[in-house]
Amino acid sequence: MLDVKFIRENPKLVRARLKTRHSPVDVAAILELDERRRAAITEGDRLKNARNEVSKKIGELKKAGQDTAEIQRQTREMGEQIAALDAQVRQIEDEQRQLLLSMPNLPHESVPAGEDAMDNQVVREWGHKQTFDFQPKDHVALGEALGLFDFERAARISGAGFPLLVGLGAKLQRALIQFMLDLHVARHGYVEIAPPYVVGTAAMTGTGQLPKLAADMYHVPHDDLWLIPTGEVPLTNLYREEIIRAPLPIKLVAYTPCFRREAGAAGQATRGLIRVHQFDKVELVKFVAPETSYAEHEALLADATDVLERLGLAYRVLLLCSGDMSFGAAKCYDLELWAPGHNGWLEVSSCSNFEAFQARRANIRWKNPQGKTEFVHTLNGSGVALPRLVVAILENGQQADGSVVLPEALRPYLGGLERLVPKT
RNA sequence: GGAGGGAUGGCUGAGCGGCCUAAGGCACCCGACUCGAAAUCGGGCGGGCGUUAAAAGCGCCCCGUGGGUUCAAAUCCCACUCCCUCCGCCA
Repeated sequence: MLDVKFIRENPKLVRARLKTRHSPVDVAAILELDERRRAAITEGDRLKNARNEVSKKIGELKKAGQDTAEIQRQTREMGEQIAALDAQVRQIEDEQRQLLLSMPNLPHESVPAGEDAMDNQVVREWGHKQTFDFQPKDHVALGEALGLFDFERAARISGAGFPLLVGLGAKLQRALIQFMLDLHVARHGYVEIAPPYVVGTAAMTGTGQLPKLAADMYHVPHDDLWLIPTGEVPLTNLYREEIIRAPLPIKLVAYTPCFRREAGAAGQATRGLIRVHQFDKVELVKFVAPETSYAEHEALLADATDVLERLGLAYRVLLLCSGDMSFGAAKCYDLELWAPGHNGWLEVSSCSNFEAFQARRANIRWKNPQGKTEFVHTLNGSGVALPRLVVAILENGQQADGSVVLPEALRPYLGGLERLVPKT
């Protein structure tokens, strides 16, 4: 959510920056409402002040034993006017808040203007793409031969698009989770959190999933709760409605499952693990001082890429253009792994700086060194998402005989196992 | 699921229609004392909105949330939410 005051003072800038995003925003309507809001508040405050004065006098007169019936009648009328104005203010504020909640964040000046994914910039590539002297298989073929998944039975249980890992497939995923958590805690200084996976409407609104993305999420109507689409939601909401007293930055990491309806994704490449309704993820979230947020953003990116480098997987970093960024982001990098079986790149992480966008919605503040209360900046990034990481490990490590050589860094988490071998 | 108790400022805790512009204590900040510190003493110490170019100042609002009664509500009434204790069920 943007600051109305900022919009009021910089309407041209806001219009220009938002033009490069895909949300049509009626800046004029917001400003007009703001005008009316402030007029009603000023008038209401004036009346309230008058009433307070009179009420005080009534108390004094009564104590002196005088008759106050007439003056009370007049004050009563004043009270009705005040109530009407208050109702008007509330209604205007509701309307204004709705508009503001559906307004995306302003892109940072370092973000290229652009329409869609075609306009994203490749910032850098790391590692070399694996080559083979045989025709590489995709993860579905590899996983089936190795007995790692069972999509058919998963569909019988939950319908299409839910993963089911078996044996070493399940263990491989668990090893990766542990490897990533250990890395972020021990080397990168994050505090590990095990949060709720189901959250209330206020939490979803705080991080910006609601109201816009309601149709993309699983909802439990009986309790009015939502299944989290990302660990970002419970982690960022950890400090909702708080003035943080602990020193910044605060760095949190959590493993969580994520649930997404993928309502609009039909027809896309949906085979196997690449796009599923439920997946696991290790998520990084930071609460930082505003002046440091772009430096912290780069550090966050480095924490995420460290995972990939330690696993020896080729990746590239994309700087998203204004039109391809998620709703709340001011700046965002995507990390993509090379997947030779698909002969393409797979997104495994988004590292975003939200500036004060989420903090303002969720009311997360701190006291800066000058003693002033202000909104923090929030950042988050996947560190990283699991299914596609598994895909990349399988496809990159595959051998001519159908076995898969595992990354060295992972072996301690698999009891020293060096490769996965097809069942005979 | 059943029964009871509670929600006041960063924490603790008084207040139960107008003197609440919310006492006292703790924590924190500044100053004095001190070679320095502790102790002690003095002062400061919530948030939001409006007004303003901005600040100061001034005004309005906030005692879990939302309504109501009243000239006037932390205080009275209603509803809701959350927390705690006990019982039941249960990983």
